[in-house]
Amino acid sequence: MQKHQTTIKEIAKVLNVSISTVSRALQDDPHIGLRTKQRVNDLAKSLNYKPNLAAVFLKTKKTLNIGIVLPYLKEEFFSMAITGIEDVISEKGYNVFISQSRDNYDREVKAIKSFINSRVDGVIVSLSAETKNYDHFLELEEFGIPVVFFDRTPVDFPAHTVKSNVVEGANEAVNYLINKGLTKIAILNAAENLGVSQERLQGYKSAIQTNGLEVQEAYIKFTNLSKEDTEIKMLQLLALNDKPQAVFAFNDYIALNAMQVCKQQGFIPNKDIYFVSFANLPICTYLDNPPMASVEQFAYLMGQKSAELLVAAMNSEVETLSFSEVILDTKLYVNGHPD
Amino acid sequence: MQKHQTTIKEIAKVLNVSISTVSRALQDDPHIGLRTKQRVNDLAKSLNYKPNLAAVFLKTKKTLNIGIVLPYLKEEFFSMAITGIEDVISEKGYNVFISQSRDNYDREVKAIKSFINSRVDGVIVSLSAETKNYDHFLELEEFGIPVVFFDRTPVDFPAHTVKSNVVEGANEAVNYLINKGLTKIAILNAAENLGVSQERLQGYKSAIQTNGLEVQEAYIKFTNLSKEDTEIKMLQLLALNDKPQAVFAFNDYIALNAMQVCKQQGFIPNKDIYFVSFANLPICTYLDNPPMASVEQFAYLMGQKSAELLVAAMNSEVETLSFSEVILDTKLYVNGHPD
DNA sequence: CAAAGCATTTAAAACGTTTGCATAAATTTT
DNA sequence: AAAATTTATGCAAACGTTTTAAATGCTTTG
Repeated sequence: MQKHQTTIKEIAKVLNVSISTVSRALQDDPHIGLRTKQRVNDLAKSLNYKPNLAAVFLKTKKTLNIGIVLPYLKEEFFSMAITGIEDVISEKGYNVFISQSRDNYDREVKAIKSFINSRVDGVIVSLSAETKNYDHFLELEEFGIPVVFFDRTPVDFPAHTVKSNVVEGANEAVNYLINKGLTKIAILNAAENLGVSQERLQGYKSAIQTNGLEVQEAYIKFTNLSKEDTEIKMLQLLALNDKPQAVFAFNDYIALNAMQVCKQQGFIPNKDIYFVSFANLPICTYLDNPPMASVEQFAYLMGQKSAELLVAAMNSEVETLSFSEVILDTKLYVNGHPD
Repeated sequence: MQKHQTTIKEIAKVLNVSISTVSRALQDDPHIGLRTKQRVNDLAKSLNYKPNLAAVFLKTKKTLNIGIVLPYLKEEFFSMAITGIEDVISEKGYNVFISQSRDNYDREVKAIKSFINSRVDGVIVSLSAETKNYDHFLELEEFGIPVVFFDRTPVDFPAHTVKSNVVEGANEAVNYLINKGLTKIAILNAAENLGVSQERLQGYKSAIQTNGLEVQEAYIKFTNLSKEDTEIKMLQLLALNDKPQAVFAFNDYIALNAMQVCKQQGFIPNKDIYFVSFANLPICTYLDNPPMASVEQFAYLMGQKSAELLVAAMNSEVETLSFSEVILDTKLYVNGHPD
């Protein structure tokens, strides 16, 4: 199967110069004569020479590869973030390994281990919903591989992070409902191990309390983000004697699942029960009846920022003891438009 | 930044054995004594030894990496296919580079070149909408890197391919409309350079003619798949004196865009104008008014099959002169359920 | 015209593995 | 007890690069 692949050794032999001369000529080293450079480059091109990156790595210790682990590619938020990452990272010459955790801790760990084996130069992560233990990231650290977390960032674990101002966004979203005169507002949140869940809850509570309302424990629900669990929790909300008038959902997908349950139960979403959520996905523009408001998180930008942070970390010679935290502003979109 | 990384050399020194013994012990070579194996493995574990895959590659010529290029991660069809690929390929120990062409020829070429530089063991591709020239794939061949195309496969270019039976699927979809009593049926297709476009057209025409109807050139439109172009073409259809009663769209996204245009023009989709399409995306289950029928393509399965084909090609010692073609059956789903 | 300076080029080691071949030690066979 | 066999280990080359230090051949200079 393996076809012949040109090496600098061969080029050297044909041109009757040394290997080092060829290597330097290809790197445009100023010590090499113009004429030699010309001949080397011409021959390299005509023999379709491509440097063997593995060999290069062995010397330079740089693979020019990075790894990304995130929950689901199919979620538009994540695929947009990847595009942002790709745009900045590939411009710097890096390639991208991508792995989906599908919100499963073991899969996340496996992905990280395999990134270590491949000696990626850096890793970008958005945590699985199950992840409570961060040992696999400590291992990355042991290998000197920098990590940047985005959106789903770890709790009580110092690291480079890029996230949006979730507390503020949640606050705005819930305030929007309150300003509409609604008082009975539920939250359909993700599990507490995710920092972004805690922050949503915090924003939710603060909006409620600031407006002189009372936080009702019965209105606070957690889902593991699976469709099934989301349905169960939404049904529980609908079964309450004092049904909520509105639901603040963890993200658009959760909102959509919840709205579906409502419909099945004979309630009309955004009429009988209002929905607001996080993410503001483009796909929602195709919906006749999307969540009435959603907190835009600027996924593409988040990807870009993460990649920039990673590039900086990869290029820093010294061990970084301090970590960067980038917090992006959110924006509430109502019916697909800025509020 | 770079931390210390254990090598077999170090293990050898500590244990006072040769490098080759360590290497063999780690590979569980039967020639190595049990006691030695034990000691080597124990020390390797305690020093957190991870083989340097680049060095391994230099010897073995296998990177255990594959590359995937496809149009858009955000399209559920593709992300599902990736999941299928991932499931079979990662089980064999491979890692996956992913690159989006975003339906841009240049980006596709760049991705392939960078895969060559990384010496991936194989590549899986779904073509960009712009691609008419296949030279970059010839180059892969020159390096002995096998390629498998799925769904968007090249025309007049011998290669391993995995696709669904598009002609048959298109035929079924259009037949469905005709059986509903509709006679004026338009097609909103992708450009002709994609084989899957030609096949949709073929199925469309055959359904029309088989039913004794006439193919109207005015009802045949091509879009470059961008939202803008799709809108233009749909408007053209709506502007016809003899407006179509139904539209057969290239895929669900095109259908959604077209339906949006209809709404803007005051037509109610699936009432004033019926829509059918290809892909049957899960996301459509959230729509109040999705395309009334869609041809399920079994993206996950397609990904699996592609990966299996690639694995076989990568493991075959001999240069394959014959190419495999896998054709999967489609299934028409009406309102999200098998017809 | 020898010494110095400069522009170019080369030799060789190194990166971390794998592997064919040789060797040594232990065991079995005659 | 020597020979043959088996079992366990080591040597060294090789994979395709990069890079340090040294060498070569010129030209210039005092």
